[in-house]
Amino acid sequence: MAVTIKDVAREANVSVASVSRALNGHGGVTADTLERIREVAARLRYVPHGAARSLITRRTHTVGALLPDLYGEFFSELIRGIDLAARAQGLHLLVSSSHDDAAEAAAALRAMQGRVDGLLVMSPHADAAFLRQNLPMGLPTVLMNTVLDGDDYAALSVDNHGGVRLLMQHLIDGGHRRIAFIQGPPKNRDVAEREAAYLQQVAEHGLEPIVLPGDFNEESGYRAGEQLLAMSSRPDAVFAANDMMAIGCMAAIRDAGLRIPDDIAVAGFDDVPMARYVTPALTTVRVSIAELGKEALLRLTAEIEQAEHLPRTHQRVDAGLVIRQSSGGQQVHARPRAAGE
Amino acid sequence: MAVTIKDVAREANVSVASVSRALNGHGGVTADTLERIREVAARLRYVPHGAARSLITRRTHTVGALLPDLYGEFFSELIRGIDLAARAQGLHLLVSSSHDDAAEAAAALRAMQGRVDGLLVMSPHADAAFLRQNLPMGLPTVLMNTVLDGDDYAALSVDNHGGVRLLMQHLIDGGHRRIAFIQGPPKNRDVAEREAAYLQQVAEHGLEPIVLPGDFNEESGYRAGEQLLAMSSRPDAVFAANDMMAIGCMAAIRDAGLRIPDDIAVAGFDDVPMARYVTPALTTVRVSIAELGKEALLRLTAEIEQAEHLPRTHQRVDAGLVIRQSSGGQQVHARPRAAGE
DNA sequence: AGCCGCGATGAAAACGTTTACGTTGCGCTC
DNA sequence: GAGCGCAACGTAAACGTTTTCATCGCGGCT
Repeated sequence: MAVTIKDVAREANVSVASVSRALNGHGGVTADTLERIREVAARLRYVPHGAARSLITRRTHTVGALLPDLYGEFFSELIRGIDLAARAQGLHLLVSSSHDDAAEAAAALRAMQGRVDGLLVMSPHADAAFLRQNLPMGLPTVLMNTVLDGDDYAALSVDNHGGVRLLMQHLIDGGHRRIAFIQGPPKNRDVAEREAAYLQQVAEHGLEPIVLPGDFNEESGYRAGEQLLAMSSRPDAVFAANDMMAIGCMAAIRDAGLRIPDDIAVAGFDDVPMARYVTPALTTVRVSIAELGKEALLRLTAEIEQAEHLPRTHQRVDAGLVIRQSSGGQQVHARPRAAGE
Repeated sequence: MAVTIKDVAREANVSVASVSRALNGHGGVTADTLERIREVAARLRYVPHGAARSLITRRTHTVGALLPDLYGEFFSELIRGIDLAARAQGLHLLVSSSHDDAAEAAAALRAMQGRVDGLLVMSPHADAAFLRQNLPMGLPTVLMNTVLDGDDYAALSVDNHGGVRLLMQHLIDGGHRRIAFIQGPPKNRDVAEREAAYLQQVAEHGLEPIVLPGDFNEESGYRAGEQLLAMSSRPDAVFAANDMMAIGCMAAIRDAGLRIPDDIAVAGFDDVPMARYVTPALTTVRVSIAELGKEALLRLTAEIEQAEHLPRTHQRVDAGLVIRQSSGGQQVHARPRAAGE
């Protein structure tokens, strides 16, 4: 059995209250007894019981993160950004992921009750109704890249529209006219935004939209590439909804004996680390996932600190263009991303 | 204020005990009252308070993971493996990372007390003395890739020795004789094991050891490559202690106008996803990090289940050879790793 | 009819903390 | 030297559960 505050109190000949005061630095103990209590606590290796403490203080110093998955660089970066910011605030991180269906996500949500001070949510199941139903009321929550109708919760998401605009402008400036788009999984909000932005750009410049199906995996990019090569009037550029599909598409183009970017330019979205290592290096839209996580956590802690509810802002994190050779950008030697980036 | 079990009891005209019994399915309630309690609980959106519950049940259904960092594919995969296995066992995951010094790691360790049922530890600061000092006694703990003297804790680590042996054998079979080794960060246990295995293999085959410094980053691999090319009698193969350095080294060789693998063969260690996308694709040692995490968690839950301590086994997870073009392996089209892998 | 057993229920203790409040003892001041 | 204030410390309540134990009511047995 673990050693409790009572054991320390008995051993130091004081009450539990004094032990608590001493160890938490609340004052009200003489320097002499403080020293004695400290000594006993260290000797007994006393460590306060987190659950008991947070039961009375109503603070867990922990935030929960509800994610759809953990696979791939996106989530890796997201968690890292969240964790870094959380650590800076002295918070712990309780992750919950891979809930396949809404019921499982609901269970995960409910299990968070009493274990976290706030919640970061990114989930395909998380519409406003779902959250209202399953979220313990009064728990500060921030949504990441998640659709919301109504402004019940604060939300952050990446500026897909701005990113696509930059990229399309770059391709058009490069003289490309027949620009194809490879879609992602249908219910994905980011995909929908990117496609809408693509269509808008195409329309604004009087171009013809060419849309191919995809599912975010490399293979679907390869298949899309094959379809695209078989078209009667071949596109001279491809924009894939994410980098992995762009890489798959590049493989298809290369396998067909065509050159990138001379015959067809290729671009992606995300700037996964791999993008700069493929040949030719991939032009893409850079969205700092880690920063998204960090900003979300900062927003959450702000909400936790304030007793009063803050206005439910919907904040966007910027996306930037990263030009590499796959779209005819100048040759640059691949450089590792700095650790803090 | 959140709704508690008392609110449900009052609303349903029963005692809190009955609510607890009903909601936990302990029986001892008539079907009638059970239904009534369920209805009230749902209507009030009652969710039991985790801290309060685990205070009395002494179970948190959470495991903690103490990691040195979260950056890069290694930790991403590790966390994913742990999370997947944890979820299968109905456990949550509390991660704590990036503790720069021992004091911070100690604080993190102590903060886990009362919030987790067991601990997964991978930390450079975690020697046996450190753990004995800071770990709340009686908390089941499993070490991952962490040096231990004495057998106080169960441990898992990757079979660096076996992996290196396979790789060296492959290079030697390919006719390579002057095989250089690029080191990693000095205090890293994996690095030490890989280097020791390299030296042993070199000695066994009567070859000359060639060791260059490195720090696991791509840049250090590039520098090592430059050094290696400047040597009077050039090596005909390089084995880097991890993939990123191997990739950096390949860049240096390519920049010098030499061909891989014809002039110099290159191999790495880890099989990061990127390894199959670089050109030429990188021969490497595959260690399933996710599996390491999974096995560690399984071992931990076993320890949690058993009241009695299990024997402190030191378990190895296998490493396998992945032959690609950088060592003269046959050309294979890069295929995405299956999601479950 | 009285008793026994049993299933349903409630009262209360327990988990390990923090903290409001009460008590003690001491050194001042008048 | 009595009263007062204040610092140090202890007592006990509180947090929200689970669980043990006692109580109650009721049907079946002798």
